[in-house]
Amino acid sequence: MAFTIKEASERLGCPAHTIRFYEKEGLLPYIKRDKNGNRLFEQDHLDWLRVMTCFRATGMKLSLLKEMVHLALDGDSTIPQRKAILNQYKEDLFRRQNELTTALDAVNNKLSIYEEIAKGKTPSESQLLVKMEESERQQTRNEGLTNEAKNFRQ
Amino acid sequence: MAFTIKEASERLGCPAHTIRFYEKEGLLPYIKRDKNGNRLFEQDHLDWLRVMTCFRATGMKLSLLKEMVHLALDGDSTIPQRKAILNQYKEDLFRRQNELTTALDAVNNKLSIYEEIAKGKTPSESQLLVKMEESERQQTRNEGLTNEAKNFRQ
DNA sequence: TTAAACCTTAAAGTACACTTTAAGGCAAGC
DNA sequence: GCTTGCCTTAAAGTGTACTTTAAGGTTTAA
Repeated sequence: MAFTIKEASERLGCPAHTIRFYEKEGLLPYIKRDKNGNRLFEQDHLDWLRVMTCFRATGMKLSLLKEMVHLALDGDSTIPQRKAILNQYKEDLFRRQNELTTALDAVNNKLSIYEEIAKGKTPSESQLLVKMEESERQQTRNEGLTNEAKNFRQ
Repeated sequence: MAFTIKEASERLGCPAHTIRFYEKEGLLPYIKRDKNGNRLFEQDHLDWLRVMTCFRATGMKLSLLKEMVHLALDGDSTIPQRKAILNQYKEDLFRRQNELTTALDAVNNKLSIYEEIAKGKTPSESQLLVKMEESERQQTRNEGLTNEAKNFRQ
């Protein structure tokens, strides 16, 4: 069973132009054509496209995907190199997981500071964006400023 | 206590030029200068820079950071909007977490297929990159080809 | 006093990954 | 036969986020 580029595009949720671009870049070898030169995608191509989309969404560069394809085309002797690439990428993924956790903590922290402000409490930590708000509040209220807040007045 | 741009850069592991760029973009308000016009960073600026770096590393766009700064400068009345932005961003972070998990599964799957090939077993799933290798192996061995493998011969 | 090591600015350049445009071929339905 | 909708290509354009360059000012140590 072969798919047209439109069918591939719909199945993957990926623009047809992007698929063509990937093929031109050598990321998608062995695509056959019908008698009019239209691309025919096999299930394996869709599978590999889906893997590439997944890797791209998580930060793998096209150049690295390209390298993996070229290595694969060079045969089994390159499996050690491909394993090394994937293990390195795995490290990247773990690092990104940590970054996401850190970011989630920071977001939750900011959200809880907003809650405290809503309740009229002063947050314990000093943070620029909160300071800017305080500065703004104090300007409009025409009240006195702390020395710290003055840092952000002008 | 104030820091020079070099000290800020070293503490954050972020190029000085990037910090200047952020200030020019309005992401870092209220930076004071010494008598020679050199920037002086307070701890709050470093804190906010660190938050921005953290958010940037996890996919927040500069335009959205800019929007948050502008909202913060507009005072407490914009807290609902800022909460909405952060909650939306939190959704993004969860989505990214899922993408990372999916990618890790895919990497581990590929690695285990390499193991199977190393052991001489044929992997159960058909995958393009493995096919390309098989095609290569069969070409060099001058053996017969399966119909499927022929899809990737030319 | 002069060289090194900082700092400043504006503007141009780069990297990456698409994305759009332009020009055109083929096939089906009215 | 002609419009619609699909497909093709090459090439140019876009968006994002830096990054580099160029030109120059100030401070410090030799």
